[in-house]
Amino acid sequence: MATGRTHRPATRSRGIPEATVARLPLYLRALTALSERSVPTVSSEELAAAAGVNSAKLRKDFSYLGSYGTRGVGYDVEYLVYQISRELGLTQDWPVVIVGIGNLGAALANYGGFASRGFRVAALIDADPAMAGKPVAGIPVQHTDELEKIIKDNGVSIGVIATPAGAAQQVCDRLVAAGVTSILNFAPTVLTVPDGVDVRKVDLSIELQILAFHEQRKAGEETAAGDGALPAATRDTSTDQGPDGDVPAVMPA
Amino acid sequence: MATGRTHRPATRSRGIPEATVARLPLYLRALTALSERSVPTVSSEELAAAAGVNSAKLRKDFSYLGSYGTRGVGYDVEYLVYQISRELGLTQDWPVVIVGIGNLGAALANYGGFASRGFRVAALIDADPAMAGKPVAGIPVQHTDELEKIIKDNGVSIGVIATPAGAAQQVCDRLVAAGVTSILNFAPTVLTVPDGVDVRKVDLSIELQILAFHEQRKAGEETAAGDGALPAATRDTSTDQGPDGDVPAVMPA
DNA sequence: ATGTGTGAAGTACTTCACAGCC
DNA sequence: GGCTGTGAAGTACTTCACACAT
Repeated sequence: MATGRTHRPATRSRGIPEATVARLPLYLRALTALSERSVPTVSSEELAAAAGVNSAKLRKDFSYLGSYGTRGVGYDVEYLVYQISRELGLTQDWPVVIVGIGNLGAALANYGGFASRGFRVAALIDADPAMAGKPVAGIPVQHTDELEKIIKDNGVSIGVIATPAGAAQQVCDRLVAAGVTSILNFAPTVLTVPDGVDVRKVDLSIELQILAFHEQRKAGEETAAGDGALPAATRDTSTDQGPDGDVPAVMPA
Repeated sequence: MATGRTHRPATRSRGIPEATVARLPLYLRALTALSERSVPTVSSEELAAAAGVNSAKLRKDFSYLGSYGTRGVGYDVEYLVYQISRELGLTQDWPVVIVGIGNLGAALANYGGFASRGFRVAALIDADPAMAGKPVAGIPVQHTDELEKIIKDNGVSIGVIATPAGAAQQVCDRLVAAGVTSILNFAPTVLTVPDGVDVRKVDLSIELQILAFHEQRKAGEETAAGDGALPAATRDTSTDQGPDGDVPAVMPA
């Protein structure tokens, strides 16, 4: 399809595979690092190594965005940074609210990786009246009563839930009712949301449990191994450091 | 228990798909909730709803573990909890260390979901001498100098890295050298580890970037939509709340 | 010469749909 | 009659391997 194509089909970049989308932030991070070191161009091989994936995958991923490389040369770092940022929607400003300012909420509020990628913490919200007014990461915490007003006044469409599990669904409902259409959920609960609202979740203990599973397997295999050390061949798990290659997470109803 | 099959093929449960493994913790959480409410049995349909996946997928997942259900009836909650726990290796105690006790490290130390699933925080480690001795979540923080000793004395095989990006690789190298073979990485860096060491990562800003991508799409589609509201049909993203269905994350070398 | 872009082949996961057991 | 367990079909993603642009 790619050949001549002077101006592409108007509906730019339809249907980028979800697995590719999940890796774009990874490439972006690697490219940003190169950019800071003033590296002008990279090959797919080099960039893939920096991002922890294999180069064929990376080239395929980029091919969904367009033909942004130069054969025999590689990719222009600055240009790619821009194209990926645009594709991810990071060239615009995304106000987000964080609900639940415990240790985790505070960690998120302090996390530098947001601001540098177009995310602006518009407000911190907590149900504890004692928290109200207290600044965290330089932002005063507001009470849950203000939630709807905050969302509307700031045009917030992305909400982060860092409350205890018991409060999460209720907070979620209020966020959605107020106009939020994307939710990042750190509470260990399955959230139910209407069509059209995206939910992604991060569960700290799930990740540990997956590690435990593999750890257990390793212990069991010690017996079978026999010879010195060629462990990678035994298990046929894929090679690269999983880019969190995740499924979309659109909750139906 | 299961039907006839008195002793299964010796190499019990070889080759459970990685996607299935990633969902087991999700089922376990839903089952634990049912168990607490003293529900004796569940159908695949009910359990699937509680876990946020579809029931065919759930039944297929369980079929990799064995035949633990009863046709016409469903699954025995307690029995399934036990079987999944065992499969995940949660019937044994896993001592873990958390390195980097900032907000995030503290949040992890305080997180109740660990203890209740067989993980025991054996130690908290930080490079800041001022932190040493200070208790976090009731556990005194120890200095990085002690790292190797702590790992060996406690037989730790799982390490959690919650340091700034700059320190992560070095911490990782020391953990691995001391005997850790599974690492959960919260630092926004690609870690390089020897064969046989598993790395899983959680990157807070990556999740937000993926949400931003979809959010941007929604905004763009408003124009094209025309009629009232059937947004789910337009995009063919999968239906369920992504169980973090992740790729393994074995880093080659 | 070198490294991208991509059809084609391979692999992994999901969903369907229904036989079989309770 | 209801619900599990699973082959078979379908879909999504990965990897190979090489034509082709620079």
